[in-house]
Amino acid sequence: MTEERLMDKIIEVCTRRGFISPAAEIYGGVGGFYEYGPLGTLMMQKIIDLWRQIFVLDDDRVYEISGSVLLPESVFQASGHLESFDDPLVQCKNCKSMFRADDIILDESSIKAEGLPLEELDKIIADNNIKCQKCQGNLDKAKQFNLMFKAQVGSTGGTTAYLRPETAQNIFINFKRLAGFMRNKLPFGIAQVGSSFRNEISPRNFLLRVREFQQMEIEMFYDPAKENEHEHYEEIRDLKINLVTREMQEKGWTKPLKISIEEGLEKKLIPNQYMAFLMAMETEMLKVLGVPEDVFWFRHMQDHEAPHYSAGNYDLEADLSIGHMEIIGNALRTDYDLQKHAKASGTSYEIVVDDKKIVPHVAEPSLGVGRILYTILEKCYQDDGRGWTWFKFPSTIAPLEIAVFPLMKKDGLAEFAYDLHQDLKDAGYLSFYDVSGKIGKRYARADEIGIPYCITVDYDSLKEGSVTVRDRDTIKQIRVPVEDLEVVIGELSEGEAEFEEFGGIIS
RNA sequence: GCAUCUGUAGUCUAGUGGUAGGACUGCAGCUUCCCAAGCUGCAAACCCGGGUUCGAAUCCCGGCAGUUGCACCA
Repeated sequence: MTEERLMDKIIEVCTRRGFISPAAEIYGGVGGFYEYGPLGTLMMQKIIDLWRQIFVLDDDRVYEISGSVLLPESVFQASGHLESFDDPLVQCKNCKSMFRADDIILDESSIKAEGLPLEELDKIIADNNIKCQKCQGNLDKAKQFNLMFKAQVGSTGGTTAYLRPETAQNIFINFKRLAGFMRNKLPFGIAQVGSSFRNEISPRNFLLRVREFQQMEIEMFYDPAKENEHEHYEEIRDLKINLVTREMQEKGWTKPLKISIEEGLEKKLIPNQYMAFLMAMETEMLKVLGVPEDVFWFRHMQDHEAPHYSAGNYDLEADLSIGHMEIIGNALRTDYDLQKHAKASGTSYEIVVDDKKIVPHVAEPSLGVGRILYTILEKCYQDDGRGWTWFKFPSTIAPLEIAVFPLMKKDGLAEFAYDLHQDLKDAGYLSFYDVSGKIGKRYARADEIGIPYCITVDYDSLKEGSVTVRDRDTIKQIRVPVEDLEVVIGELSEGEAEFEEFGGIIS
């Protein structure tokens, strides 16, 4: 008997309990598209809120925008996406295997064919008698496979547009206005959350490889001459991060290097303070979200792995049940995009710094909300013989924070509990009220979706005005006066107090 | 995309060429009980489209979706 995969168990709970389900399910579904249900949406909002707090609201020099999802072809012509997201593929007529045309040409004839038009690729293949690498069969004509979704704008289809493959381009094409808003003073950052689309050849692994996904991106613009004058450097210099250097990758690594930001910069393992800042903040963010520090690291990507616009990528990878997975991409985009758009559009993207005109450089953290959410789900999933599975979500990410139950329906317990539930909602908690079934079943239901605290109203509540609070992680209970409840739950949720501090454990 | 295996209520599953049973979940009621699975009742399914056949959920073909392997992958 084969052990059921962790991912399958998580998919099962997610679909059954209203986290995430396949899109257009009743019509058979579409590969690579998922829809977030009530609980999934609450979690997604919490991830976005935390990111916004850390990366945007806490920094006076960062503002958030919301750009258009559909953009004209000219944008992607300039950005390089049309070229580098548009791979020429050839198929073997015999065994139907697919190859990238330029790759197979390079392999078989050492001719560098990247970026050549289809006819030329066909000609090189014919001239050099290149055959299928698997079965030596004849190759069909090269075809374009575009990773971008194409659309026609206008009733007569006059303008070709594409769904954005990353949110970043909105920021680059609005740079002049945004720089004006920031009064043309560096450094500054522009953030954006939203959907991006990539027509992946084979979407797989649930939320990890999809065709529509939410990204949280920031373009941090700075003067490259001042790349080590980050405003908040002092606050992060002593923080430690996990790093996998290129040297480690060549030698074969088993454990990432744990290193302080300061040491990483001194040893030139981290390129500059702007990248260091991103690494530090992302590490903190994931820890708050319930992902243990020892299951993720930053890997300095090899040259050939980095995107076309990047002069160096330090991607955050997590150790998941299916293997190592990129969760966050951190790119040094230099002035690549601004230069491209300035040139293509004829707009000046220069900013005056110390009486010199420069085009700023960019450090970009690109966070995939779905991938982060899946990582949290996997790392919080518990199957420890309790009789049911549960999620050990911290309150910061738990879709619902409190459940309120009357021990029984009668004798006014239900009314008491319902009023308490309303009060907690008014106080800002995501509270859930449930009367149906036995109390044990309700605890199990709450555990399964990771509600941290269950409050039960019993007969003593009516007499003394106190309730029991059950801790999901330990199944222990304490008795708390109703008037203290908001404070107690608040301190517990913030991790400011231990459970036992508020009263004796009830057996 | 290629190959492979797979597709029965919300979930897990039984099943035969004559249109489906079970368990759990859910809902209502009983019970009044502090860790799901006490009792009664109800609701709920053969992925879609063709074909073969008197008749198909069962056989065949195609599609869709998923698994695994390969390829691809910001």
